[in-house]
Amino acid sequence: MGEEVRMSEYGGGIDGGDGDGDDRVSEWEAGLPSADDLAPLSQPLISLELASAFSIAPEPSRTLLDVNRASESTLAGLRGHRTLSQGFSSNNEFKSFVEDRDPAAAEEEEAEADGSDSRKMRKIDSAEEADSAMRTDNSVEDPSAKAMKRPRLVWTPQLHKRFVEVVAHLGIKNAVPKTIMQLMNVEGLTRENVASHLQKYRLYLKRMQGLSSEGPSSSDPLFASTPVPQSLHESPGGGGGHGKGHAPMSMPMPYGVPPHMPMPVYGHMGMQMGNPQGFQSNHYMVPQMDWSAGNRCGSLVSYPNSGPNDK
DNA sequence: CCGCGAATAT
DNA sequence: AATATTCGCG
Repeated sequence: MGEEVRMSEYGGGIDGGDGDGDDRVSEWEAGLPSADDLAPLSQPLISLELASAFSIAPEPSRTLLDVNRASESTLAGLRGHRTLSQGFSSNNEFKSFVEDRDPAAAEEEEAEADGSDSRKMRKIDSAEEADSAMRTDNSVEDPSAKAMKRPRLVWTPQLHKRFVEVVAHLGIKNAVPKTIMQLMNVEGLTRENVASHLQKYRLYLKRMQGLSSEGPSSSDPLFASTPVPQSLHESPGGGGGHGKGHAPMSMPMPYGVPPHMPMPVYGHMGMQMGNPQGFQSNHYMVPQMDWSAGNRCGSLVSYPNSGPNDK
């Protein structure tokens, strides 16, 4: 039955070469050709094992909001559904990778069912040297921690994707940080995070629109390939119950986006009508990994789990 | 509370 | 240098 495999404790962060708190764990960004998003989840728990090996503890925080489910449905089924009949339910998805002085690196696992040719032996082991210098913020384990400084949240492509999707669904109209955050259902996401990212995202969009033909260079590879369907949908009062909702004016969207359903095209990209430049012609696929998180805080309650992300 | 801008940290 | 996060103001 559902038993969490928790064999090895977090042997510390996989933080390699940690100089002085200045390292990155986003290795995946190196451009790991990962399988598509539609990776068959034959064994949803397999990653757990791997994860645990990496110090990713399973967080049975099964708090799927209806909204999440709803959005999933609306979004036309995100990637594989891990909704198992019962028994094993790895719901610990959406989580953001966090990094801090004492970070735990979360590594994506290659779900290559058939590694006939694609076989990459990724060995990501970084021996963390026992630094005699210990930081004062050793509060890695303390459920009763009250003020846990939120580590740096890294917007993983997937996370961003989710963000974009949510924004698209909400419509630029209701795309307010709070609603977005709530809809994203990402644990540990704060309004500030979203707000900041939203700003950037908007800027990016703006920039793109202004110079849809001029692309000196790829600005944000991450944001790239993220068209924003102008589907102005009304979201239920999910956010704050704005019972308003209507008259979505067609905002100037020179995108020329045909009635495209906000279909989150996962794991694929390439068609982008906003950039004739062709810089993104190449499929620089985003490393795709499960939405797991490298929570290093004892892997246990990091945030109030009463709600997935209710702040 | 939300959005923006600047400052700051990594 | 780039990006994220935080702070302050409207």
